[in-house]
Amino acid sequence: MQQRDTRQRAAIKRAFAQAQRPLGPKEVLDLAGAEVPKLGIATVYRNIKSLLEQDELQAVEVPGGQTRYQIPRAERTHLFICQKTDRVYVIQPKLDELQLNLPDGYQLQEAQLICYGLGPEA
Amino acid sequence: MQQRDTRQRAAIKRAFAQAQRPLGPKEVLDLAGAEVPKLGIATVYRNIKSLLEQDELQAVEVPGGQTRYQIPRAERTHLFICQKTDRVYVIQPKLDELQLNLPDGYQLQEAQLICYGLGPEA
DNA sequence: TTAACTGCAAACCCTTTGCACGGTG
DNA sequence: CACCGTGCAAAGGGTTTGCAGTTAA
Repeated sequence: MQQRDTRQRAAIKRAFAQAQRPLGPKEVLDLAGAEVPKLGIATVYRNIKSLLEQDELQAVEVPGGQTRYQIPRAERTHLFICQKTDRVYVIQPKLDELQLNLPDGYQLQEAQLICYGLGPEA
Repeated sequence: MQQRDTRQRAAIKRAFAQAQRPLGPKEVLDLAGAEVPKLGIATVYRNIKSLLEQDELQAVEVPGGQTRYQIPRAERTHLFICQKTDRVYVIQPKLDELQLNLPDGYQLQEAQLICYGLGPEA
């Protein structure tokens, strides 16, 4: 599945490369759309999908919000969600000696911390 | 805004009272629908909404999934999500000495832990 | 009786898909 | 020139709303 190098795809990749945080489809449309005027939301979704399949992007799921996407990170992504702007940021808490107290019958695979408050762009 | 005591509303409240975990609208429809055969999904949504407004229910937002609802809890709700059944459970980890390492410019309001693995009903 | 509630279907929002046109290689 | 990718519009899934009929009080 070869990929063609279109203006749209380039602008979308640039948006992710320049953003310092995970982006939702609409945010991508706004950022990339500034460079490619008639960019359609369907194109954004299709490019995100193909970038995901090629591991050039990674999904970042958010409680009660649309899925965001980012350039892949090795470690699990812990989040800080701005309650004012709704923007999502990645943080790196120390979860090492976390006491989970899971009841019997629960088998842990992984844990993620989600923080809420005001972010740097609030 | 007085509330009438309908079979539908009673069955929906019963579903939440009996469930040991947060429920999504479809789960409520299945549980309450067993008692009230022609129960419609719109009725479930409307009752959830009015129960939320009366603080008889609380929303539980989940990453990349539909919002679940539960009878309100005083403490912040930390979650365990079963990767097999998609069911959501409430857990009570010790987050006391958690080191957040938030960068400057971030103002923390609250933190929530979300665990993934296999739950008791998997 | 009568106003609130329900069920059905249509409306909405976000995401995906179909199709004809346009642009890359 | 052959196709893939794009834009537009329609189709899908989950949630909300409009409306006429039903039911609690």
